[in-house]
This record gives sequence, structure tokens and C-alpha cells, in this order.
Amino acid sequence: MPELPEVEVVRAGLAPAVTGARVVAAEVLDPRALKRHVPLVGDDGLGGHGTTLTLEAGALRDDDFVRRVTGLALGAPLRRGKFMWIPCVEPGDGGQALLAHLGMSGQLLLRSHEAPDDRHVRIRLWVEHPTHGELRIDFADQRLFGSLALDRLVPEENGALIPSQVTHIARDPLDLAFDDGAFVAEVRRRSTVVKALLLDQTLVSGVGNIYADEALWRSRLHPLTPGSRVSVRKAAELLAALRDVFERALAEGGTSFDAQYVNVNGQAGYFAHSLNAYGRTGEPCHRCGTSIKRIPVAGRSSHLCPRCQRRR
DNA sequence: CCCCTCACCTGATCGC
DNA sequence: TGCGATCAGGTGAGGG
Repeated sequence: MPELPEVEVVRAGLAPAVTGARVVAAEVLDPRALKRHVPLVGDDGLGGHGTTLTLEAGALRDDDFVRRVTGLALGAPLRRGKFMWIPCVEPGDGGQALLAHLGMSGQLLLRSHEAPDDRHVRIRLWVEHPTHGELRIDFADQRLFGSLALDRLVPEENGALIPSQVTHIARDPLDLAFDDGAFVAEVRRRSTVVKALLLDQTLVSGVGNIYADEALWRSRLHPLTPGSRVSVRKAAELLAALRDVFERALAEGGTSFDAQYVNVNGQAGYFAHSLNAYGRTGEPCHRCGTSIKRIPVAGRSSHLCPRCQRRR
């Protein structure tokens, strides 16, 4: 369940080790961890947009990935929402980036060449850094909802380059270019329940189930409130709550709810101790003492205080 | 266009 | 002790 703070901790941890480094070798242990990687195809008529991964397509995918990633010169890692990417900086490699999404349980681990294997390593990159020497970047992912990929960079309206798979992702609330007014207006235009709107990455990115519940608790909004019934003031409060909870989680190194989320050194963050709603079913609300309730919303579990977060 | 449901995965846990 | 069912959740395809 890595969300914005967890992905940002990983991005920042990776930065000193990968910026200016070169990929010297790569190994794909499980091609299912490449589901976002679209092989460059010639005129073989195969297409390459299939979503079901046949054995043949899987082999094509991992061969293509290994071939193209080997030798790449890496720049500074960037992030939007839960996606992160490392642009390739050499003229010949320009226009593409190594894209990563951690999904539910993905980890990017920085290891020395001779370090023992971690569990669930799916893809391994050997990199050489001018000052840090030889390192391994291991992509481990128990549940395989995450993936690595090579993706082409495309220009946004402002000229900045982002991976093609990130173009539909909204900016996140910590992005200076986030448009508060547009967010408030869009929430109020929609009939969908506000919890589902928070999870919609095309509206606001970086929010997952944990921080959605925390922001709703902080702004005293019931998760089933339709967007159209959220006042301008409440929507602004919700946005402020999101920013506040993201910043606090970031300061504590992220939330580790179940041992899956760790930084690049395999260490857990501390924010789980500061949660007010998520995972606190039956425990007293930190504001009013009422027992926290769990209800299904949009196919996911929502945790709320039935007294502080009244449904209107 | 908008909204909702489901498939994709593994491992921990629960009920029998 | 074992075994099947259930649950967790981010994303995107597909249906209504």
C-alpha cells in the first residue's frame, strides 16, 4: 500500500545512488513484474499491446527490457503521485525513462553486489556509480501489482517531459502546480462518493486507502458523501487535510502497516503509530472516543468515526 | 462521458 | 493437522 509519502521516501532514497549511474546488467526473474513494459516491436505484426501475458509475450517482454535497459545512463528520479521514473540522460537514450509503480507490495531495494537475496525479488539491475561504486537495485514485489518498465517520455503543455503512462495522472497535492480551484470544482461536479473521488488518480494523485481515510477523518467528512454535496469550504478543508497528513507521514518516513512497505534500505516508516482512522476498527476516536467503524465503500474498506463523520 | 465492477496476484488468517 | 475460503488493495479494461 505505498502511497505518496512512501513512494517519495523511496524516490529520495534512490536519488543519490542512481543519479549519474549507469546500468551495467539486468536480470528479469519474473516477467510478470514487467506488465507495464511495452516491447518495441518491428514489423512482425505482433502489436505489443496485449494485456494477457502469454509465455511467448513474456519472453519477448523480458528480452526487450534487458536489452534496452543495459547500458542506460540514469538521471535524477522524479515522481508524480505513486508513479516514479528515472529519465535516461544520454543523447542516444534520451526520450525514455525507467518507470516504476510499487502497486500494493513493491519495493526498490539498494543492495551491494554481494548482499544476500531478499524475498520476492522479481527484477534486478546492476548499476555502476562514479562515486558510490557498484550497487544492485532489486525490485521485490510479493503481490505483483507493481512493475518496472521502459517508457517513452512525452512533452506536457508546459514542455516538461513525463512518461507516456503518466500523462493521465493528475498532479499530487504537494505539487506546487496543483490547481486547488480545479480540484474543488471537479469534486462538486461529480455525483460519486467522495472516498472514491479521492482514490481517482486522474483527479488528485498519490492518495490510496490509508491516506483517504485519514484525510476524511481530519476534515470530518463521511466517505459516502456524494461529491456534489461537499461544500466549497469542506472540499478546501479536505485538500488541506490531505496535505497535512502527507507531510506528517513524509516526516516520519511513511506508513508501514504490514511489513510490505520499506525504504530503499529495507527499513519501515513510523507513521502507522499516528493513524487516526485506518486500521483502528473498534478503537476509540482520538477526538471524541467513539468506536471507529469499518464500512465497505467502492469495494474497499473505509474506517471512520460515526460521530465525527456524520452522513448528511 | 460517467460510473461501477471485476481481474490481476500472494500470503496470512479463519472456519470447519 | 489440513484444506479451502476469504481478505487485503492500485490500476485499468470493459460493461451498462
